[in-house]
Amino acid sequence: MSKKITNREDDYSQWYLDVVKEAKLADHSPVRGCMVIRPNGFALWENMKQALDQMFKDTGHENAYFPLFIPKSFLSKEAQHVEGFAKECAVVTHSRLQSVDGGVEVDPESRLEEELIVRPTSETIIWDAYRGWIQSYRDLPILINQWANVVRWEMRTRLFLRTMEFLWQEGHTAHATKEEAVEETLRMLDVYKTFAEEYMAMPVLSGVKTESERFAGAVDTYCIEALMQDGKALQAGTSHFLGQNFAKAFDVKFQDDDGEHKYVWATSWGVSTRLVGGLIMTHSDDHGLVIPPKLAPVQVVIVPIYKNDDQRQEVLDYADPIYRELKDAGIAVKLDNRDNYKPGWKFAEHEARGTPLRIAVGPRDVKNNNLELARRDTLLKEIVTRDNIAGRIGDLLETIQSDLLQTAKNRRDVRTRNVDSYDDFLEEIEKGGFIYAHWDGTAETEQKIKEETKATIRLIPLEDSESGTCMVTGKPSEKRVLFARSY
RNA sequence: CGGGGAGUGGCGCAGUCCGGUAGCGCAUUCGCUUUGGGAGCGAAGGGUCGCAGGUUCAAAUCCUGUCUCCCCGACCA
Repeated sequence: MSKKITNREDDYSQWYLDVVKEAKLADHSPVRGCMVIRPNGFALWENMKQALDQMFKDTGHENAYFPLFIPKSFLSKEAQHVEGFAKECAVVTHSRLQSVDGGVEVDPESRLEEELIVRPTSETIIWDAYRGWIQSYRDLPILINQWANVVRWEMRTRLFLRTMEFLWQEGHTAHATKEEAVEETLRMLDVYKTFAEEYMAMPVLSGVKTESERFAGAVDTYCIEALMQDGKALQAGTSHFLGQNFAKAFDVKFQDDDGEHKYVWATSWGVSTRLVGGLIMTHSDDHGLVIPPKLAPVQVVIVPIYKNDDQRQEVLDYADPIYRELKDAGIAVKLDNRDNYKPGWKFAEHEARGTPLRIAVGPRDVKNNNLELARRDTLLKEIVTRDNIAGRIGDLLETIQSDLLQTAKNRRDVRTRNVDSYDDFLEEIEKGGFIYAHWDGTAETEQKIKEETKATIRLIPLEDSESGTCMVTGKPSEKRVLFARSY
């Protein structure tokens, strides 16, 4: 069984690709680094999107949409920002094609006066708009989110984890005070953490990035980091305190209640389709995808088992009310009554697709008023009575959801440890996982560690820990920081 | 962008060294038998061998270029 999926320990990269393929989440596109998100993958993203969107609205945000194209001149207004993105921008230079024997070519006459950049992120075009929207402190705060696609011309891509075009949301807020903006930055970081843990069942650590890992143009970049099954870290979301950098670059001022003209304070925050990659690598196994119930496009599949047409009818008559009962209870249930596949085939397929719970019903169950429940996460099967099935399934889905989080947490905690000497660090980092160690706070030391071990500082925790001395230089260190090799 | 590997029906592969009628398994369609963990038999359909040039009487096979994917590095969410 599961012949089509490479085992994780044999080849983790191939396993990941096999899972994406067998779960029909996405295909490679004819364009390098881009992907076709298939209905299965998109339904998963839509569920994530829906939950996040509600959380954004519950914290006072509104959705809006800004253009795909950004005038080239906008990107040069914030020096740090342009430095961060210049090397990975798609540039539109012409507006027309013309026919030429059997094909088309760019019409050289159509060169644009000002070239357009396909957004790698939207700070610049949004802050250009905000300038016109903000005059008084009464216009603040502005709390806007956008669901969009962005393009970053990446060298090396992987489905969902890093694609040249990806889908995401980007929040962009404007505030009258620094305190308020910092508060917003941390609020949204917390929203991400809550979403990752409660919906994705993916435990995350949160903290602040070092200067070298910071978003170009930000004063501080906060992040959530998850640990994948292969021991590598994945940055799953970021929230930036932008200070007044963009307000100054785009001249966005407001008149405060004291009559003074002041620059606006800003934040931005985002998560992307990369989360799908994180979800896959957090829960899935050698049989395929595992999706937590809260995000599963199909939560329960019912597979009928029969030997002939009479039995088929009998079993379907038994299964149908179960289907309706679950549906009425608000459970995303699917009755797989396809006659051209055998039950075993269906079992394997739904496992590859990550459906959290499978119900099998056959003549034996009809006779005994039973059904067989099989959990995708544990692969355990049990025979239960058909009575109160909706209540039982609802409870079980909740159990699966919390078990997945607990399992992922345990897996992470086992691979998270403190290390005090650089010799130990060199040895430990080879084993993967998270390592808390002391660091002297300098970019030089950080760079040295990165060059020698390929590990980076994933985050500086927000809460205090014991002080100590840097494992490399022996200089004083205020607290431990989190190291890992990462995606 | 540098190094390595690969691209042949929908999927996985053989054939390439040594040029000579494009094959196998799975999948698909039809029929019969089957159905509690990826069913069996029979028949049928489907490929200008990634793409573009070149060499040759003849190219999947040799040469040049190019695109895409995988692995390793540098860069990044």
